[in-house]
Amino acid sequence: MILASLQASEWLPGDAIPSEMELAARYAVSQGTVRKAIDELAAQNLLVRRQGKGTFVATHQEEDFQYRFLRLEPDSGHKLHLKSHFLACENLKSDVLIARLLKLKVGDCVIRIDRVQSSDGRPIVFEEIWLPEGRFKGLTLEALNAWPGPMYAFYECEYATHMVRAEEKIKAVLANSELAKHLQVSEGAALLSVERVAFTYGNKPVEIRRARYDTSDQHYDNKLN
Amino acid sequence: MILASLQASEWLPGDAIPSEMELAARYAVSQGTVRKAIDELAAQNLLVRRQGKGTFVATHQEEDFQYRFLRLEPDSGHKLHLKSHFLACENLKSDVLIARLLKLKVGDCVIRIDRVQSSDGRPIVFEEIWLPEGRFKGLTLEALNAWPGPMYAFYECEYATHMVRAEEKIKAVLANSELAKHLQVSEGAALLSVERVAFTYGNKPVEIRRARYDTSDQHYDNKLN
DNA sequence: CAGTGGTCTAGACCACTTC
DNA sequence: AAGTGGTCTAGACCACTGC
Repeated sequence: MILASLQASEWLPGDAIPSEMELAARYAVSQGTVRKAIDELAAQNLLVRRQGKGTFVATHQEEDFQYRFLRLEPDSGHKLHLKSHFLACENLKSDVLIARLLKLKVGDCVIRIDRVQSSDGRPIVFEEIWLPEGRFKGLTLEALNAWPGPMYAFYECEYATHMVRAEEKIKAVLANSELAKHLQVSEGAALLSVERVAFTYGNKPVEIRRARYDTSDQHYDNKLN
Repeated sequence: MILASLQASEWLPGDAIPSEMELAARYAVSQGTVRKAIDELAAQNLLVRRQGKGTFVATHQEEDFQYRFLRLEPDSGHKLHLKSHFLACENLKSDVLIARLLKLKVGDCVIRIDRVQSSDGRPIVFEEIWLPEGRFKGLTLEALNAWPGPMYAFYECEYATHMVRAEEKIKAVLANSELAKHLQVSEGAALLSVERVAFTYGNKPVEIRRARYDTSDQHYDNKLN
């Protein structure tokens, strides 16, 4: 029931949800039961508990959630700071592949965005992004380039779309001439290909992203449990 | 306290631990407290709950835990079935890099293993593995090639070493002549490099693994939450 | 000091497994 | 039927936050 309220935007990202006692009264269960439910949602990063303050809806606008889905880090171990530069933002008709991943019909309108991310002026990431036009109406290149923070915070603020999880398929590929140009590497250099599908509440896919990382001085970091 | 017992091998992988009531009596706490502790360890995949049966120490010998740390899967979506072929197993002195990762002293004895894993006779993975000689005394190439299952099950059965988690750093690299030969790809092909440190109880690193995957027909699959 | 989440208790009843 | 984990309750007390 809490999840349904989140999905229905009854509480927005960053908001505090009602206290455990209030929820217990509302659903006519005990505090312990509410607690367990919240624990599970917090374990999935949908809620954030803060002792003494309350329980909050997770948001990509928060410091600690800012680059939650970015696994790239410098080999040196320092923190990566990337600067975005958007190259293109255009509307087009969805092909079979994108339609299937976004659960649209072939020919439905989608928005396609290109961007490069750089660290210290050196390009590290080239991305192609597909969004369903229905949910992201009126998105422009200017708006994207004017936005200072992470993209998922932009989606939240401008399009009330909060990403809850993502799936990535990773491969090694060779740079073609276009990628070589964007990432300032030689043709035939090895690049990391990361194809991501990102989901909002209710397992709804709302973003496809194909990224190419230059991993000469950084790596994709993964923890296995 | 339960974690300490696991670390001390009081209960071995695959064993049932005492029931919640027994543990409650042993530690002089209530069943609910034991339950919460077990829940946390189960969330970390250290224990496995089975309703009606009991709670068990996780083991890589179990079906579902067999390839817990292998994220590679065919693009087709089917299940990958890999066959191991060990090429080498030799003792040598640890260099600076390996010593640091395994928390040994430079010059301490380590075991270095090479293997190739194939799917349908086609080589997919080439791995170099380093183990601390102290914990894996007497390991031979013959023993490795005679073992039918996954390596982490081998470590458990033969060396009482259970892996609980791992960290991987992933890059894209180009095949040199040696890799090209082992993986039957051309020199200069793009390969996925996966460098793993695997840990037993108590955050103790006990295996370094540098793998190269041919990702032409398979990919590294990752879920982000 | 009031309100929040964090931990713990003792006990009820349910669902699944085994004999 | 006995024993296991699974869910839930009602209430106690603690730790942290903000006024």
